[in-house]
Amino acid sequence: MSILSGKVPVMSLRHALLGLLANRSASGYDLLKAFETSLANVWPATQSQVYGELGKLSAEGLLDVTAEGPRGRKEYSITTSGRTELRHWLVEVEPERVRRSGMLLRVFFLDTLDPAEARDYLAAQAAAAAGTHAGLREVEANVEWDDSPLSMYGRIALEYGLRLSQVQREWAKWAAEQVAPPAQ
Amino acid sequence: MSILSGKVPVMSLRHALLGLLANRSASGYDLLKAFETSLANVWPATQSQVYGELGKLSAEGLLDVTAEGPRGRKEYSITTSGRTELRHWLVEVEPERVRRSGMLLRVFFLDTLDPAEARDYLAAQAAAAAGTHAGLREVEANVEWDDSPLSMYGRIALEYGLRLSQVQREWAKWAAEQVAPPAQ
DNA sequence: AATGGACGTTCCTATTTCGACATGTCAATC
DNA sequence: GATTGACATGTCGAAATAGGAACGTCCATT
Repeated sequence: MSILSGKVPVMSLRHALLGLLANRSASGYDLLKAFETSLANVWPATQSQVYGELGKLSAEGLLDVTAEGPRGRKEYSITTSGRTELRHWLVEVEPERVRRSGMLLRVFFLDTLDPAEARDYLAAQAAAAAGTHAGLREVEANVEWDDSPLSMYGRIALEYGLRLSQVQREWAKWAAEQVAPPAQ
Repeated sequence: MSILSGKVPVMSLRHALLGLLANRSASGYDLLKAFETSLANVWPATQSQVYGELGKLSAEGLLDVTAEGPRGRKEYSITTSGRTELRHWLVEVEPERVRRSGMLLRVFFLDTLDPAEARDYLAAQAAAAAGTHAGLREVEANVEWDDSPLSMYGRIALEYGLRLSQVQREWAKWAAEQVAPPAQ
């Protein structure tokens, strides 16, 4: 597919669907649930996107409809070329780096505030990051981990979130002190 | 404006423009250059967006056209209500957290690869993050910092990038070791 | 038997973003 | 005087995103 068509879509929704279907076959509805739960904080998607993309993917031969169940349920399965495309994306396509940061955009314009306000803002950010970190710790404590690959990669993804929120908290705290000495 | 209209746009392009114009008046073209250079890695925007948004902002009274120069150049200046809106956004509107991460999406599907491949992928990510870090160090060394607020907030933003790439590198390295013991 | 809720798909509109195209002015240089 | 390149704005269409309306099926409970 990436050979046939001229423009390769950077969009990752299709690859998210391929990745989910690589583990087990599912209906659009099932996949939608996955986007609402496990993928909600990684790659959100809406109905229109999921059902639309499933249609395109099966038209391109990356998916097959392998069963039709009750209520018009269509069960999608990944095809060999679907697996090839997934693997290609995973290993060979370089991830586009994150380009937008609302937080940094704000930092750019903190110079329009006076230092005390800027310090307060940054302190609030540090507190927010600490809250995120605590939330993730709670998730970590409550999930039942086992020895499956899914658990392992879940732990690895969670660890990323933990480290990220930690560094945000430390940075915001440091930045607040740079801007103005802490209020006594 | 945020009082009058029912729905508050989350979009930050307008606030980026207000922030730039809070420091000095400029034309659309000038602002476009700012988006191509200093804001390129924080909040990218295209012509169509910039010119379109400038029109809306001045229609809403957040900006004024204070001068018309050669070649149809229009110089925009921020108004009092523009400053109010900027301040509101900076201080009171909570930043929407980052929701999408192509990197984490990939991690979710690394279980479709065998461990050795997954380890190699993560090692490549660690190397890429190290490269980013080195690039930022170079920027840090070459910029001429002074005592202006602009310099201070620039340093703070840069520090965020440095810490972020550092934590990405360390995490990817750690993750690779979790997935499979390092090859000798 | 009726009803409510989960299941399941399709279609619709609106907004944001991107990239490209179109148009034109001004200054310098060849 | 013609060409080039920086300056400067405007418009268009395609794609991605977001959210919801509409429709129907199956099942369990009342």
